Amino acid sequence: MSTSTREKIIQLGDDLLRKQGFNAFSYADISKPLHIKNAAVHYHFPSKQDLAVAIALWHKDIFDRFSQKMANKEPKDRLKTFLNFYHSIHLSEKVDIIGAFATDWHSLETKVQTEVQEFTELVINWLSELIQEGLDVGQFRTTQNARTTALRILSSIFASTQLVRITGDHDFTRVKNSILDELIN
Amino acid sequence: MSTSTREKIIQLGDDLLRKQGFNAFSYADISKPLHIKNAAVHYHFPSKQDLAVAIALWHKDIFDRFSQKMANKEPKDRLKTFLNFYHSIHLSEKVDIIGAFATDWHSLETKVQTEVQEFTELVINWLSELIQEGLDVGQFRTTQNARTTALRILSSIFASTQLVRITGDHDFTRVKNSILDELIN
DNA sequence: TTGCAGACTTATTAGTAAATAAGTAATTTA
DNA sequence: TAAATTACTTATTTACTAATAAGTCTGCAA
Repeated sequence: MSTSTREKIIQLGDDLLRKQGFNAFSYADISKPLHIKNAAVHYHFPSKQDLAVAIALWHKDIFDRFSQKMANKEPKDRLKTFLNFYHSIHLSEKVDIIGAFATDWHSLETKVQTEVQEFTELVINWLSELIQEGLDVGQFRTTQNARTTALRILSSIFASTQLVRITGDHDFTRVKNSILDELIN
Repeated sequence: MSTSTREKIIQLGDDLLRKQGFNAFSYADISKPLHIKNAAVHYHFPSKQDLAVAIALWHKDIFDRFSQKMANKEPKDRLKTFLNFYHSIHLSEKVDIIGAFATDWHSLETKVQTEVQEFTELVINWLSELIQEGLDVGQFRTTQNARTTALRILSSIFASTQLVRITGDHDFTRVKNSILDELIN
């Protein structure tokens, strides 16, 4: 299965967005490594905002498939897999896509913002349901409600992908484990 | 007490950095509102990286004075004041300075990165000591060690300033209260 | 075989970016 | 009071940016 140019642009765009930031990469940073011309990128994505929309949609798609694959797993394992996924993100020197979009929020057109909002809600709802389920079956404990706990986990974890850039690697594992320790009975 | 041009540039630069991101504002965005010319900004800060250094130093200075003023307050009140400070940040549509620098990390020269690292350590250490002190006097409870708790609080709180841009206002207060509820006896 | 759509390239444009050299006016210092 | 320093402005440069118009090539469908 060969990857289309369109797909390659999205993946490289995502990589650049999360490594450098939306305003720090140009179409030249995409066209050069793919050995195509600037205008070829514009052919697939007329404007940079169109590319951003495609990247957000790509993440929604990936997350959909992820949550479907996890559907039959028990809450504790779903959470662990989720946390490990973020661990792999920070090892690749990227930040979480939500944080990447958030800091460049005011550079984004409404159509991008809407997609990002929908993706974020998707993740928060998935996490909330997972936590509620874990509470129901007695696998988790928390004094907060499920959504608040979900928000704190998401916050902690995506802030960590940013914070480790500054403080170094070791702090991430520490935070990840503390989330699990605190929550799991 | 009148504010010098230099000081005005730093403050406006900080504002733009945290509202738009380091790569999203230009010297023109600074010179225009101050009714000076582009080159006047370059006079005070030859390069944009020099301005970034000055902004980081400015934050260190502010934090130093903040922690000195708080020194005699009890841990619980210090933490509350700290959280309220972050609350006021997100109300002004900015993100936390640490997060702002973190997402644009790879656009920053070493001299900027070093200052940001020092500032971040300052905050983490201050928070860690505050938590340890609170634990010692029995004002706080947590199963984690002080630094891990400090990291989680900082992460939660600065991620929240980013997350509320996407999900809306109400989520911030929720997270802030949950931190306090969880920690305070 | 012809024509038409898809996936590009070539070539260009208009705008903006950071940065700098050289000049000026006002204030301070020796 | 002469000289130097501070705080700018004017004017320009070099480089890069997103974006677009027009042309080319390839494969497929009628």
